[in-house]
Amino acid sequence: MPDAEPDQMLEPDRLGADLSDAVVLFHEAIGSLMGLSAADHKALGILGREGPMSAGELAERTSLTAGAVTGLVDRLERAGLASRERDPADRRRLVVTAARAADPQVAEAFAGLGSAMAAVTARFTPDQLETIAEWVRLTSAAVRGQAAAIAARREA
Amino acid sequence: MPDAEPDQMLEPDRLGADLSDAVVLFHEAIGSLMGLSAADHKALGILGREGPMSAGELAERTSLTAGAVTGLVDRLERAGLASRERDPADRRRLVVTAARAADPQVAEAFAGLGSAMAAVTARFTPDQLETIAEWVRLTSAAVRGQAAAIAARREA
DNA sequence: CTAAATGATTCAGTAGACTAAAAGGTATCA
DNA sequence: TGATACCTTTTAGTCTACTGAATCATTTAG
Repeated sequence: MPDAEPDQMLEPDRLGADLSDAVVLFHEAIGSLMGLSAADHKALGILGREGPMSAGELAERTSLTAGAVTGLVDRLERAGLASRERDPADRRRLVVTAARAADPQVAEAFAGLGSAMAAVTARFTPDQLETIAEWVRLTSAAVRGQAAAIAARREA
Repeated sequence: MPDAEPDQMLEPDRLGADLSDAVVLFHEAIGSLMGLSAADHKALGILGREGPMSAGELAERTSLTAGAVTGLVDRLERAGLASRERDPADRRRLVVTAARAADPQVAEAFAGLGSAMAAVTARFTPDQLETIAEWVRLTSAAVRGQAAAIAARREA
């Protein structure tokens, strides 16, 4: 739905929308390959981005209740995508850690993406790559900022 | 989970992963702003990408049964995100069309992203923008290709 | 004009994930 | 040590979206 008005949008914005669609498609494909619901995939993403955390923290980050998180971690663990360990310092607490994809199909999918990206990278000079990196940094920050703004507005 | 091995990955790949996360976050934020489940959001994305289609085609594209699609379109229509019309040529058929976001909050969110992106674009020369556009085109194609490869393998 | 086929909807039943609340260990503090 | 607080799990019940089958409306074929 990011394709606005007629066809008069700035090229870079249209390109952004196209890339965004592609990213979402890839995530969906990976999710279905892993046999994960979107909610589980999201939780796994949080674990991957922010590192191991307790079940309580995960509950807070996902806006789920404690009971729901138990079931969530059950499913991730059964799929071999996360591990559950007791915190040695405080044995009431649980440390949930995202596991590196065990499924060879998933690993292969990421490897495929990695080499495809390497081929793309090879087509640019170091100077150009620096420019691209700068754009990606700025765009990423902008998108993240907008997502945060939406979330903040939503809470009001 | 795209962060591989230690920290020795090529910078552009890490940046890609970061951007990918940001995009997913934004989509999630928009989805929750619209009050849509992930499945509904996905269906809406298909409608947006591929244009209006009959309920049966939508069922095929989403891998849902006909009955489920009726409920899906009910929800989208109630939320003002899609419209239902009978096909004038064959009045048994239904044409489902994605509507431009009616909710002012959603429109505002997209507008916010648009101006943030415009600010990013303003920081580069036309030459640089051409390089960036080329990278985005190639990356988008690569990611799309990988997603298709996964989907194809999945069907085997 | 009737019979068969097609597209969408309705209905009954089911499954999965969620919440709220009670329960089970574990830690902290007096 | 005993009482209390904390973190996770379990349990019971609910809700939502799904499937498969029956139904209604419309079109096509004979």
